[in-house]
Amino acid sequence: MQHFSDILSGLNERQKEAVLTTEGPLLVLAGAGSGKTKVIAHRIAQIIQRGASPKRILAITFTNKAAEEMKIRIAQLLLADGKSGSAASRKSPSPDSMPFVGTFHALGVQILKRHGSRMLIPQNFTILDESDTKQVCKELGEELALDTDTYDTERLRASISRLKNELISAADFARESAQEDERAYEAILSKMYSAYEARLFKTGSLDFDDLLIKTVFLLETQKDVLGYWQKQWDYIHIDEYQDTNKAQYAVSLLLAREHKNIAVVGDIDQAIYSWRGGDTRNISYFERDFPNARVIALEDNYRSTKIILEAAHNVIVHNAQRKNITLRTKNPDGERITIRVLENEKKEAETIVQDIGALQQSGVPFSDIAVLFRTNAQSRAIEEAFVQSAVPYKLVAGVRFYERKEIKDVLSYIRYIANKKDTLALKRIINTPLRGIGAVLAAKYVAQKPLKDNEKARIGQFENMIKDISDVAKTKKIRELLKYVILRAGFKKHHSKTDDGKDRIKNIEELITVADKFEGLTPKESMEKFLEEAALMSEQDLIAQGSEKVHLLTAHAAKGLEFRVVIIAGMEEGLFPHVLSQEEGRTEEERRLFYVALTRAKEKVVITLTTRRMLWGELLFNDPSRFLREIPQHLTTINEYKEALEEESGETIHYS
DNA sequence: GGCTTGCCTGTTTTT
DNA sequence: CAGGCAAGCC
Ligand SMILES: Nc1ncnc2c1ncn2[C@@H]1O[C@H](COP(=O)(O)OP(=O)(O)OP(=O)(O)O)[C@@H](O)[C@H]1O
Repeated sequence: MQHFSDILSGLNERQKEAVLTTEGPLLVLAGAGSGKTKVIAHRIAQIIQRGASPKRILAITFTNKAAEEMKIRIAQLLLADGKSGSAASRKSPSPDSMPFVGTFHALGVQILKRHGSRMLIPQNFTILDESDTKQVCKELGEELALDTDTYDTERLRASISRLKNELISAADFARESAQEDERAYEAILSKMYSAYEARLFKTGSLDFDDLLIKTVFLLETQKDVLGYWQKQWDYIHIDEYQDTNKAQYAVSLLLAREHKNIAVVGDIDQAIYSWRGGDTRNISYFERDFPNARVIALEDNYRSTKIILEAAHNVIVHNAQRKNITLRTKNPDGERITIRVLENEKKEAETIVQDIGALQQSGVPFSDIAVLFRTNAQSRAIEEAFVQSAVPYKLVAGVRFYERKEIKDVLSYIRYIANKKDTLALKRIINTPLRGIGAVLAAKYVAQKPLKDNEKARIGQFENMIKDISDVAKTKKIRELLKYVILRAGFKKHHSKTDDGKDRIKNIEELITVADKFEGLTPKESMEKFLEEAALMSEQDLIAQGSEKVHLLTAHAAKGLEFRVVIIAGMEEGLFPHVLSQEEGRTEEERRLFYVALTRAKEKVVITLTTRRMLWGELLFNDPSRFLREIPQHLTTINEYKEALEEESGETIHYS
């Protein structure tokens, strides 16, 4: 037993109990910063230490970034314990010696790649992102001749996603809505859903929801497949359990119900994804389906100061639908929370950057500081201030890297090479860069209609190019393949024409850097893995590890992370809580989001808000967020902008 | 077929 | 205010 010591040292009694409870169901419910994620990492290391094969361990995280972190932590623990002799580093170790650590979506990809053919899902399926699915719905809206004034294809798309999250298939829904008047929304939705599924099938594509729902259907209908995966993993772990949805719950139940070695950890107060199907009732379902589950509460917070924790506590207790939990800390009281009221978003941004400058002077590295906000749109003003004052920063949101136009264009070539049924990608690349194949001819070609001679010539050139690229793909890995695509399709020239072309080329070059990671694989594998990563990448993946940069991110994207100093910007009514979430239940989720934001901080919280803010060229006069009144006054220091107010009113009188 | 212009509309969070 | 999109011009 002695060799467990390293893995168990540095854990409190409850944490040790959770780590050592490896057989049977385990539910860890505990507040922010209490070491839930740490427990999972140590538990896995401990199981491996005890002699289990890493391959038989499954761990589900909320993001890919969290998965990478988890792998590193496990590897370091094992190394510290002196069992595995290979070199330690921040790099994740080889897959064979490591458990499967990934998101539910990544798990779905793995299962569907292996056994999806049972459900007529090709091995080389394309994963559609949200903009792809929007495009599909738009096209289908036109093809089905829906009256777009009455039927918003975007709303239909959202409805389809909601149905999928509820595990309702197109066939199920068609049955359910059969009685409806054919003009009723349900009837149109049903028609759309079926057409959508047919289109995805025809193009060999799956959307994000499919990665979960098709996995559930596969495991439910194919006994031997279920058996295969049940036997694959003897120990199952799930982090951030409060935000799992119905399909994810089903997957975990299916995989765990035989051996019942399943450990889930979560915090109901941190449930912030209900709009995506996240359902905290999964915790009660867990207790129902695993009635003998050991339940462990962790009550010590190791992250934050007493003041931060007390503030967060006083905020969250305003939620009516909530069970109280204990969370205490031995950390010092720490500094009061600073609340700064600024004149407008520009001043807010400047103040934030000034504060950060002062913090750095006093010895806080930039990388220990994060600026959190409710909406991505807020980042623009803040970014400008960073650029102005040359403080290094990393925006962990905004236009996701792989969704940038120039990136998606290049990516679509690879997608099409990998899956020739992917007509969405085909339509995108056929005339990008421009090569004289307009919408009309493209549609004709995709529909395989006969072409005129001059049309054939243009299409022939395109086909030759695709053939050349396909040939290269057979022998060269993704990195070289990308370079070839860029060359052969003429992207450099294409981008040299526009103003922001330099930035775009820079982004494309970054894409090639990403591809470096897959050099160790065969050409085919490297292409597949690359596409998978591109489709499943999470925002947190953009976090600049080890670099001296302030991180700018939404409160949602900060889930699970921690920083010495957290600055929360835009703490105003209408923004936080957001104007679109002000109905009853949804304000509670906004409050939880604020709770998450506060509890990311180890040492210091600064909250900023403005009295006026520009939104779409209109001046808004927002009140301070209701959540601020919930923080006891003795925990805060308020900085109003008195002089600024006076100046401003003087100006107003003078000039208008 | 490709490009420009000007209108319009939509306001949140993301695997 | 910005991005998307249709109409209209070259
Ligand atoms: N027993 C312990 N002793 C010292 N530090 C600990 C202990 N347990 C956890 N920590 C530290 O506390 C911090 C929070 O841990 P962790 O991220 O695992 O918490 P969590 O419960 O998953 O948090 P959250 O739910 O807020 O994301 C980490 O820095 C971790 O190293």
